[in-house]
Amino acid sequence: MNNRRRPTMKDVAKHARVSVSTVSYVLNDSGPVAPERRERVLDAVRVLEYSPNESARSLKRRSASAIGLVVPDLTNQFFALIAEGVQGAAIERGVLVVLCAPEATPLTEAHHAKLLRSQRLDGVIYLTGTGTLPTAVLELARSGPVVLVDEQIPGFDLPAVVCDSRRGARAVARHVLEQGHRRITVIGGPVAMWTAEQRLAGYREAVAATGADPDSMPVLVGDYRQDSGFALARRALDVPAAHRPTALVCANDLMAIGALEYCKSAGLRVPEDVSIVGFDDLPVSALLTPRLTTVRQPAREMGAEAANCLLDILAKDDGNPLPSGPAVLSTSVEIRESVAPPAGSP
Amino acid sequence: MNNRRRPTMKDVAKHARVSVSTVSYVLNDSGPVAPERRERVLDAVRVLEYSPNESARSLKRRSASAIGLVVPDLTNQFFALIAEGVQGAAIERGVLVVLCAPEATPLTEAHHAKLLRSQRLDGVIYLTGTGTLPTAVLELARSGPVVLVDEQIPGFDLPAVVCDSRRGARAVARHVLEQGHRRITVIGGPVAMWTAEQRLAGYREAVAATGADPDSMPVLVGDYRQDSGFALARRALDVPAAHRPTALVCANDLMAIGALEYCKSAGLRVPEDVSIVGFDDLPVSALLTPRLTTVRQPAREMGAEAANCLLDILAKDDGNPLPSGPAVLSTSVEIRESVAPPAGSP
DNA sequence: TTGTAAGCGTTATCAT
DNA sequence: ATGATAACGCTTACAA
Repeated sequence: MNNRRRPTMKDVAKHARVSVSTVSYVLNDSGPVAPERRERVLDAVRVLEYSPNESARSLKRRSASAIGLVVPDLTNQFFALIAEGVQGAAIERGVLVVLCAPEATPLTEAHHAKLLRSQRLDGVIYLTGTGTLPTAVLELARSGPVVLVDEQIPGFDLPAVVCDSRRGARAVARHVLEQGHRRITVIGGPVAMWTAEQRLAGYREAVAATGADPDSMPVLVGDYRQDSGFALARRALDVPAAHRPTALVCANDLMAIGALEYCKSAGLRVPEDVSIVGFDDLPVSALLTPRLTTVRQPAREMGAEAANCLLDILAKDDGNPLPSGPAVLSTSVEIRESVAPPAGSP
Repeated sequence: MNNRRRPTMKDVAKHARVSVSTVSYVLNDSGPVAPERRERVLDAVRVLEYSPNESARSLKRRSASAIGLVVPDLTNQFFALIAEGVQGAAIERGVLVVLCAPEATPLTEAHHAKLLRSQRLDGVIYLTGTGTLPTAVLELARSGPVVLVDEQIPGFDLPAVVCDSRRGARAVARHVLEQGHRRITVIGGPVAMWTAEQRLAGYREAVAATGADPDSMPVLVGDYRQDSGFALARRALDVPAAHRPTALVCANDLMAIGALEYCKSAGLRVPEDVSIVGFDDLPVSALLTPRLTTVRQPAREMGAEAANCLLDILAKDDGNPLPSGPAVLSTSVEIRESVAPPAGSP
């Protein structure tokens, strides 16, 4: 039914009885136009419901006005929040955000590199999430601007937006120690990941600050996923009560949730028998019973910051990343009811 | 540093000592090419890391190979799952998904209409979520193909992918009734929404099937958001115990979660004092204590289905929606521990 | 102030 | 089997 060809600038020009360049001048105000003719043009635009063909524009100006957002798992609210932040900031600047959720597609890095090279995407915002090989990311960065979120690749200064994980980790660990906990087990993230390393360092700093030896604190290595939290909680807690840690410090909320689940299934009470803390402050963490003590990361802001960072790079008279260090946003500890003094303390 | 112009087809042609048309023939195999020259071309492509400029392609073929995904709230896992489904199906067919998260941007409908008209988007997948005015959507649909997900606009047959909400609602209500509950209060969704209406109808059918009068079942109208679940649970439950409903049937999980929260805050035990059921089967619902009895909607599949539906419409030698009814996927009830017989039953 | 015309990088139609 | 060449719809010198 609706088979009318979409109007082009030529149509507008004809309707307004001016030349195409005049139309262009009006639309971008990139040239002088007599007020009366400008009106005619705007009228024609309205009447024909004209809006300029973006493919043609892109072709001309050699940029797609679109950026890619690579996110490993949208159902993870931390990522969803970042995505919203990215989207908001980008739309504000007239740039579209293309969703790239690898999921089960291993072809991704190459795929995105191609998207960059074919100028469908001007740049990419990359959330590595539960771990991508740094080499893949670096490879991708060869094809166009890439901004990392919540991750860094030491040695190569790709622009990145991160949180002060270390400070947050130190703070939350200090809190646990202040409650009197001494037998603490850490459930850490993948060793290859920068955030995991930072958080672990923070935990250890807090222990060191008490005069104790950080090496005496057991660290189990997880993968930031809920399942590994469950499995490692079992490993940590399924021992004689006398040796059992009184607190489990998890490097993210998902693993903390897994740990909580294990405790439930094993009949351990939280926080009476064991305290659990997380990291991220996912919205869901507030819904759990007991509520999780955790570290808040300003996810949405990180997304917005990343988008702006990328767009600035793109705006910079078509250039390369400015060699400034990563933008660092700060974290804050959210203390909730899942940390209590260890059993047997006064 | 990386200031080399991206290679064009011309460069490839020169490098391979053939004409541009030959290159094009090879790349799309749209013409006969001698095997030996084809090799030369492919080599050149590899060497130069050429990949065709998509803006130029789009311009030529008058399609963007991109669709929009309008989603009200990504942190809602139901939507996140749908988004993943859409993305997966689209990428499979070589189409990009542009994320459009209205958030606080009221300019959206007009904005998307423009994106369609300017051919940045070939079509749009629309999740109305917690309620958009049907008129806005219809207005949008004037500018290009639109597929609705989890919503329908009665009277206008926009293509849509929905679930059999009514059946699911009937089933879950039947389950509650079978447990012996008789004082049931419904916390429904926004009356303007099709899903809300369907679910309510399902609940009432189940009641009617027992021989009781559906009108005797109180219905409170919420907005599908957690807060309204909390507020309405208070309204339903903050009455003398003798009149208090023994079960709260919520039209979605978010409101059920809100209701659960209220119960906690009010010291009511779930499911001993009051049973709560939801609708959606969000991943988070499985983490709650007690776990929520709910109705599973195949969210990811719905997303994929919607994407395929839209892409089929677009493929149809550039046409209009086929006037078939909406695709209907089915729901299934997930029974979990938040439903128990009412207090005082044998 | 306005219009003409030359690209932007492809694809597709035509000769060769 | 191959190669000119004319669109596609827009921007932007350059002319008028």
